Amino acid sequence: MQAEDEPIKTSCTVAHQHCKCFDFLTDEQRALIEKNRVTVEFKKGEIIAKQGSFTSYVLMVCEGLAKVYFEDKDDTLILRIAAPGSLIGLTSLTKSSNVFHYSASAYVDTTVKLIDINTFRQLIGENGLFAAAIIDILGENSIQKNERFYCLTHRQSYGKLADLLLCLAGNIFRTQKFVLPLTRKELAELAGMSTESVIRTMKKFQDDKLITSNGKTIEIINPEGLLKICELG
Amino acid sequence: MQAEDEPIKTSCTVAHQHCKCFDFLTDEQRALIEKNRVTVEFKKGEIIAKQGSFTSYVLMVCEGLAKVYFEDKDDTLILRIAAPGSLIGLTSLTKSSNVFHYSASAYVDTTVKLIDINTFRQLIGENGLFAAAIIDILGENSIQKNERFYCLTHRQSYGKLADLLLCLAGNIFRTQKFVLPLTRKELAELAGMSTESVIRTMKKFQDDKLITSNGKTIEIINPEGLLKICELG
DNA sequence: ATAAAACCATGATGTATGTCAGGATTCCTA
DNA sequence: TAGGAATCCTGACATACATCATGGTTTTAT
Repeated sequence: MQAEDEPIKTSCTVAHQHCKCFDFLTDEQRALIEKNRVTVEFKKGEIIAKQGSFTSYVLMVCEGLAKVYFEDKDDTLILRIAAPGSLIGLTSLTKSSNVFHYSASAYVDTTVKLIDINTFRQLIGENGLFAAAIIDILGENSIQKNERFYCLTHRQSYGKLADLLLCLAGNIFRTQKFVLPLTRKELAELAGMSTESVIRTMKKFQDDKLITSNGKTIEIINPEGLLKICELG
Repeated sequence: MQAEDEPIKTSCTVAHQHCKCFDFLTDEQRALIEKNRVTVEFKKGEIIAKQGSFTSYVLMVCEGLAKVYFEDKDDTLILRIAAPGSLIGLTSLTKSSNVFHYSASAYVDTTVKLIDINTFRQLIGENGLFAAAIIDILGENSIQKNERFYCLTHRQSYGKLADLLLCLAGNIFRTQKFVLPLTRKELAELAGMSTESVIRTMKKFQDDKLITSNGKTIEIINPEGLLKICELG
């Protein structure tokens, strides 16, 4: 039985919350950001950012849930789920190639702030603490991606799905029982397996009393068991 | 027939050269770095950095070739190859958790500069251009990791190995014919497949006149063909 | 309200690739 | 320079998982 603020440690699929970088701004700097940002609401399924397109802003998810994914040919790889507090587009801060290197779309209705990229760059230049915070965020993202990378390449389906479920419970919904706004197909994309395998494996987890699932409502009743499955591969 | 300075574009496995961040330092700042760094030589196979251990420096590869890898249980995932110019340990700049989040070891005899991490932090704080350059590097690493991630999860063995070979030729050795300091087992680790599969696939590539390979010497004779294999999966 | 589309579910089948076993070659060391 | 270890290579075998097919259910849209 873990506390809500101390989620289970898994390889994890999702971004942590990190708006803390803005805490290091002065009042004027914060005002500058406020002046150079707009808030946009995206409907479920809408594309928030498109890989390859020019970008003039960094995105911050305020409400909702977004999928950040890499596209190549007709196939896609989900890089992470962006929950409220996540920044999207930090990899496009490079002056030389200001295009999005991945796409993002809304899993559910999602509110996003678009912050002017040049303002962002300016603040990095003039506020060392802010810059350091951004570097922290990039570092955290990198570490998390390594873990997810490991998970998807070294585990087999049971482990991948167990990891994903623990992650959703621990980091996104922050409770053991939640209504999943994702389809099995989307779970499959996240876990890097086929939709059918997800369904079969979910069934297995139910038979083994690790979870219950009626439709979209999922409850994790044996997190330790799931964790063990993660660790065994 | 591509120019040496314009390597083939692949998902790639290796880090690009990027020392450019130091170009933005003032003479005093550069002197400060010089004063707070040591140079260390590692023999082939030696561990340069160990995941989980405390770190007080950022590493820069000067000569040689290093493997950057993530460890979990007995299994490992290679994150990238660090060629001269690569920085290792940027993800440990966070004040809160100054441990290495991955290990590094020397593929061949390798010279590394250890730069004091607090000096590094100080320079990020006081030199916005330097900070921006570090953010660029982290961003580039992230983009590259996405591509490699995609490659390893979405392609099958032929595509993965073809990609790796093009990468080694294009980005590490920068020539179509090179003496590979890696074993088949190490190639397998890099491509995320079994040693036997690497050997079999290499044989297939030879039969198809895509490469030649006597022992450690490998020549890519049909890069376009290999690239096509990458793209087809 | 009803049609269409998407989603969920389950069984049958195929295949890519890992694993195991064995032998040949190369590399290292004492 | 010999003996042992690591590496390289090949074949046989096993299997996890994707794919395909089909039908039932839910959601969406008009």
